[in-house]
Amino acid sequence: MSAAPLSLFNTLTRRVEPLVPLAPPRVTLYTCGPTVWNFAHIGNFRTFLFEDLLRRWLEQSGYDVFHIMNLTDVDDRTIKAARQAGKSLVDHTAPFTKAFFEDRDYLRIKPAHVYTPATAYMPQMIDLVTKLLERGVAYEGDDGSVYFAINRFPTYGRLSQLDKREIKVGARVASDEYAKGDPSDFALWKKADAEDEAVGAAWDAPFGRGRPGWHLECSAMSLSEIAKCCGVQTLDIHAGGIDLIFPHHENEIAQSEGATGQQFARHWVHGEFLNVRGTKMSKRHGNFLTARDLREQGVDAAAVRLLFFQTHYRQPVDFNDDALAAAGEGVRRISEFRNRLEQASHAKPDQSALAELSRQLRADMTEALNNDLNAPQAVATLFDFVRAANRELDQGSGGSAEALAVLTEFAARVLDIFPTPRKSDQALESWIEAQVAARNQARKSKDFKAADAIRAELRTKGVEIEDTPTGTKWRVV
RNA sequence: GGCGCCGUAGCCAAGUGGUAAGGCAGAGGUCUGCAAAACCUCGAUUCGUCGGUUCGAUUCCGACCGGCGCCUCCA
Repeated sequence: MSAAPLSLFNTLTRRVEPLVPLAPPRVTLYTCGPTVWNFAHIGNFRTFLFEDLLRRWLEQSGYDVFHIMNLTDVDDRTIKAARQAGKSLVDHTAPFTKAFFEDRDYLRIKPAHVYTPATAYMPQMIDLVTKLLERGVAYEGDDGSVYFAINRFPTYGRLSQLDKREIKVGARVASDEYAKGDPSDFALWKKADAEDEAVGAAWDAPFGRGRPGWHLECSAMSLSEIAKCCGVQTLDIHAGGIDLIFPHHENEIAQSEGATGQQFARHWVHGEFLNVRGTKMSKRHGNFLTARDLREQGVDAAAVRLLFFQTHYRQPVDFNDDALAAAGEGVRRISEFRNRLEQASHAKPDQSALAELSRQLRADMTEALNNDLNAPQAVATLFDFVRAANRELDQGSGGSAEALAVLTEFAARVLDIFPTPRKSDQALESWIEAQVAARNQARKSKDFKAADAIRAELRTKGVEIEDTPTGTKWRVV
């Protein structure tokens, strides 16, 4: 592996900084996953897709990535949703967990090495709370819940620059206010109430029967997993959506460092939102689409991936059908180029102009992605390459194994934006072949009227015809 | 109110203190029986507005206008 050249914006310092893993080539990566109270929407998946690109680029760069993703299966929303559905917590969340994995696969997001559902880590969470109580940074409130005392953690607020903030006048005051020492203290462990018990969301603990606060799980699970795998207490990268900076990640830092005395995560990276006409996509606004909605509409995951990668992860991206269709066209073009390259002759590869373009592409893509994961820049150089290489092929240049290799490396392995292969349909295909043969008969006898009629009919079936010097090609659109 | 983000061609969207990537759409051309695909050519004298700094700003600073996000359980 070459020297680590990847730089990423670090929310902790608000600067783009070189990634410096604790023990290269290993990189521990923790990404905040979905709350499985419902289907995740594509705004959620935008974050997961940016994390997927990060993961893939790290691996392509030679790092040995250990990727952990949590599944929040016990919190206010899951409990409420389970209650409304008249189910137990596990009965309610299990199908949504399954759905999340299906959607992940549809969008070609590489599975994490470990998925950690909160309910499966109860002992670790209880241990963490115990440790925080022992260290005196947590206390039991008058209401029987356990809170983190932020005044015992001097650097609290560093990530979100809280010291520069003022709390909004008249801001919402929690109902548990009276129980806490400081209004900003947050719950580590919430005393079980009747609703929690009703859905089976309550566990026994030395400090009382209850359930974990939302933030607790990420600290307990990430620390537990990296201790198990790597014997460390510090994550190399912690990633998530920008909305998690405060309070979620701030609180994770407090809990984790309060317990270990070690830095929790060296590099914090956050992705921007997916918007719809300028407004954040969310369940609350009702302006959301799920991955399965797209799949049912026949949208190729490759188009979604390209669309998202054409905007930098730290910029908001606006989602609409036109943009998605445009990305679909881009995917088609790159795909046609690959087909063409595969069919080209690869004689005298090293001297060809194509080989030179390929080396240039590799250098440009690498530079772009190393620069704070600038995927839009990387995609731009890819299209530059496609055009220049097509020009070479038009001029009768030979192909290049190098070109295919670099295309596979970046467009397939890193970006993964080639169209999903269609399921073959023997009956349809032989019918199309017969039509194409009939049309070519007609063309041969200069009966262009008949030939055009066949082409028109094929087009109504979504089949596009392309006459080339080496024969007629067709494709289903 | 505090903190933060954004405003670049019809649409999506990079980027830089030295004069604007890329994609989609559109127009013309090469090729083709005609198409399609591919390629070639064409588009912002200009980067929300107004000031300031500078030899020079879209890029830095300030104000303003417009849009958005977070501010205790939202990716």
